[in-house]
Amino acid sequence: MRISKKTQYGLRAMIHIAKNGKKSLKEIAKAENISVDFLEKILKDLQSNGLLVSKKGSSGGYSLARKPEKIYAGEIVETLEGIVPVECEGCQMARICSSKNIWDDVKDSLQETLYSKTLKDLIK
Amino acid sequence: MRISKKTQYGLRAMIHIAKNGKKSLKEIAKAENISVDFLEKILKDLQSNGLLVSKKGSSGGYSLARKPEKIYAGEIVETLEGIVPVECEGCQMARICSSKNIWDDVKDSLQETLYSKTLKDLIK
DNA sequence: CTCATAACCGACTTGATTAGTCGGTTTTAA
DNA sequence: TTAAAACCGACTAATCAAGTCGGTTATGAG
Repeated sequence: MRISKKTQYGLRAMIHIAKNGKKSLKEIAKAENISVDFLEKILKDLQSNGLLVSKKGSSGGYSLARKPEKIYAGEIVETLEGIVPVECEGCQMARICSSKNIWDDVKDSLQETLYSKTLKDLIK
Repeated sequence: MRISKKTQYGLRAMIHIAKNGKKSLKEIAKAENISVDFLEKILKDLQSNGLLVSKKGSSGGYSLARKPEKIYAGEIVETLEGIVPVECEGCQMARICSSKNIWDDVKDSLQETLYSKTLKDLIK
């Protein structure tokens, strides 16, 4: 049960942009001490999943696709690594499986926690 | 955010023993359709962490170290893969980090969910 | 117009972790 | 005494996480 660096970096980058407005990849990478090349892929993911908008060329950069109070931590985690802890689809035993319940509970509580916080909550 | 096969198998094995009493490795592996060799290591882990007791020789096998109502799902997960989602120890920024809070929340809700269910709850 | 800047894109590498295998040893009770 | 069972350590294959690299495309400032 651990959160990948990718997700950790992604959240930090989103928070950085929420706090400072439009920023370039380089600026974010430097401020947050993250590898530029790695962060690039992360920001691309966030962009193609509708959490960031990007602008090419000089004076370009990344900015939030929505207001901070409309972006949920859960969306970031879901984009960068997913929240489903156990894949029961396809398992024949799923109907009668005694352990399925608890994995469903874990998923629910994870969702609950991650969707109860927006970027606005986090930058305070 | 996913639960390893090791943990999934471990929980299923614990449930199997809770339902059926003392069982041998082979019996559990067959009933739960898990590789014998892999399950062996899992049961060893559960034994050395005080969740199972084992008996060698003929008519040996594994049984619960405590009553099912005294064994928490969280103990099983903690033994087989750990619950801490993000390691902030050693990070210089931890004091002022805006994202630390949410990872703490995730950890708390995970603990809450996993320690609110005992094996007894699960076998019903 | 052009050029520096910045995002886009795909392929590749490296190391760690997961999931599993295998061969042999020790203990126990029927 | 012997079959059944747990114990033990080393090994392997596949997958994934994390990071690197080289080049392409778009854009606005000068």
